[in-house]
Amino acid sequence: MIKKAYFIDADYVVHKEDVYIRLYVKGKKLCRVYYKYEPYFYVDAPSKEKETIARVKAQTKTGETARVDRVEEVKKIVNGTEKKLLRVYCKKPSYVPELKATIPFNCYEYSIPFAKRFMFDFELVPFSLITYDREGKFITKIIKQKETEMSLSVLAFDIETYNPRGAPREQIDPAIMISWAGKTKGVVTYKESKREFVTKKNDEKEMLEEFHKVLQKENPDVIAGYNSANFDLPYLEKRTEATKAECYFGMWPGKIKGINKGLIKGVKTKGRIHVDLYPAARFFGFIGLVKTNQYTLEAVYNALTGKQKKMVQRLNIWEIWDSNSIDELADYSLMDATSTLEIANEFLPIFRELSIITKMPLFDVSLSTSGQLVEQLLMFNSIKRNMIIPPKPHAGTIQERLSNPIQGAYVKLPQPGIYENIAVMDFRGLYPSIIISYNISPETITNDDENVNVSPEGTKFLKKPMGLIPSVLEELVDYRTEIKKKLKKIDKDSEEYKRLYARQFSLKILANSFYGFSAYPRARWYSRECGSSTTAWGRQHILETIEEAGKHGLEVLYSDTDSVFMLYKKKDEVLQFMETVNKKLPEKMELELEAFYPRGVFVTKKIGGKEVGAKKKYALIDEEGRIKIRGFELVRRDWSGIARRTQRRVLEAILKEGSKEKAVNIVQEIIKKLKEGKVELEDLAISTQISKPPSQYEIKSPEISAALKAQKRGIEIQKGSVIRYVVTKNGKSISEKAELLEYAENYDVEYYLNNQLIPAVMKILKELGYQEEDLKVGGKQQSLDSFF
DNA sequence: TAATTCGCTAGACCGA
DNA sequence: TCGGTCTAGCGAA
Repeated sequence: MIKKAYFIDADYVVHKEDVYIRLYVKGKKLCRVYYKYEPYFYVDAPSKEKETIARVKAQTKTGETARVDRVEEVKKIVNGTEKKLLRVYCKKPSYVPELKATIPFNCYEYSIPFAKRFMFDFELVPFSLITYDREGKFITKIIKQKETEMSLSVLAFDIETYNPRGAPREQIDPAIMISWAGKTKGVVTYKESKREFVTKKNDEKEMLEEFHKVLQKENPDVIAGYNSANFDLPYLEKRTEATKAECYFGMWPGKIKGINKGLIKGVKTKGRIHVDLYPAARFFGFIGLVKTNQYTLEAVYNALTGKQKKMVQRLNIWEIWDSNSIDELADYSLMDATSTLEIANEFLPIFRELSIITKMPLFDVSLSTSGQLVEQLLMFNSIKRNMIIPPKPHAGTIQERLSNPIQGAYVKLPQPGIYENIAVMDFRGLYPSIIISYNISPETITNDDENVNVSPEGTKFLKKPMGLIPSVLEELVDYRTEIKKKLKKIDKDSEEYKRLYARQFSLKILANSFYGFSAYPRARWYSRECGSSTTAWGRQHILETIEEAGKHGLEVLYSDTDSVFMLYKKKDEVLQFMETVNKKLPEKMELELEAFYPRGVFVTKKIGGKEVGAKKKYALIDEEGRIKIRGFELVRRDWSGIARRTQRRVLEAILKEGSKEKAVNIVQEIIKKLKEGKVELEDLAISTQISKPPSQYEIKSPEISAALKAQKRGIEIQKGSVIRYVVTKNGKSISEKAELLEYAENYDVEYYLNNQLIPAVMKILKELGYQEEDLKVGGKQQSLDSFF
């Protein structure tokens, strides 16, 4: 029977002596179909060994005998050269590593997860429509597939728990409320509420069963929560067991399954894609899509939508519950679910596109890092081109690579000051365009002298044929260019625009990760030569550009990696200069004008008592009055809000209005407020993320000290937590004075003046002629002391 | 078992 | 009390 359905995901099952790939496909509804498939790997041995290898046996840890099933001779491309290899088949995926360990020859592709191997071999694309021949539950043939427009339905949810002891205990403390937002939205609980969106049940068990009913009725493709892999889903599962409720979260009955991918925890439900938006937010924070100092639901929602979300004190939830007037709690809970849905609506389209481009199921994508996405994309394309996938490096190799890092980009030392008329230009996609232009790939490295690109460091790369990495990268870059052209013609509010926008964004994420991946010590495609040649060519191009500017009589103020800042008198001379540069560049490379800036500030830093220009720190204002700020304290989350905001206002006063007086007035006003104790503690909080558990630090920094004090109060603080602390009056050193925001009762005026506000604003005021001495009593210039 | 290197800054720590 | 060194975090690209 010929069937058509969307392909969603695949895993495998072992049934008696056979292995079946289990495909999750969606026609009218989601179903599972099975395809018999055999595991295999490659052995680099001469043909005459075929018979010997066919007889290889190995004992598995469970006492089974792993046997080679059959051996085929195949031709594969190994490191750029075609080679005869033996393809060795066996019955079960678990036999592969055992057999590999027993065979006394070099082996390849023995650590590719079996379901992935299947998807690679059939070039299956998630969310594409596949046609297959089916007998009962079994697929006999996969006929064809095409990429289509399967859209995803989403249900976001959130739970509230009874927590008289702070953190709720899943064995004892019940869940008290579940809210959801999808096609419908609502709250289910078991106390009386006047809110019309609340469904009241009799107890926790009935509440769980009601939520289950909602899930079955809406039947979303995706369920999304915030921190739901760590908290909500495991908690609900435990409560389901405790109350013996009839409740599950997937399409079919069954327990949730914890998945550890790297250090990220995921939870799988049977036949529904569960996406935890918390690690997703971290990923998008890393990419630069989400800019926030914290990764709480509120902060991420705020950063993403610009809307403010009200919070309820988590500590008080149980009190509200006991008070019996739960209306407000229901409001908050519903708001959590709806804002989770909004976040999902931002993230999922990008995950969906990443999934289609990398051919990795959405669930896996949602738990992947950019390195894993690139690796997956290269693995897929490697197989498609009949190339052997390089093995993962061993621990020793990784160590060696780690201890031998490559040289990076060039950064020019700026001359500090306030400037007028700055032109900024940059190389569009510098590293990707270099990799493509010079055909930088591990297998194109050669000793030949003809038809090669020689890097500034002397590594030679064949000009032809195109290597795996440059060719995959070029596909991404060209595809993105094509989409961006299309986007210009489409209505910005249309569904198609949103989808294509997400696609070009995904392509950008991937393209930008290639260089990093080739210099990543754990990468299968790591190559020191490729990584360092890429940056070497980058340095060469930028230095040549700076030199060329000099020839054109343009003074270069600053340059970082792929950008050049220069002073100009006429815009024409800048455009002419760019034309000269672009004529000499390889086809894929281009120097683009970023913008003309009427005014800009570069500041100083101190080094060994001397003052020099600071790199990676500047502010510019463009012709529309938009300000671009890089590196200043005000963009850093580990500075207090008051210092950051004041620094911004000072910069704006100077850039927008060119007014010293206004800048000084702003500082005066804030100093007064600080001294009068009128600044909100929230505004004084400093956020720092800790990478280890607090007890494991050698040095007691303020954030660690605050965290340790909070732990004594019974607060749980894990590694990865963002500590928000305030420097109070109580103690001697800064560390001693530090307290978590929620426990701080006062603030240390001196600290906030001398260690936050003044250093931040002086960075800029210095450029206006104010000196460090002016801060001290008796300074001879207009004394800033008068208002300090 | 989380893509890269370059660069700035703080506060603790340590010895004079 | 000072100045140098080190640890740690975060941002630019």
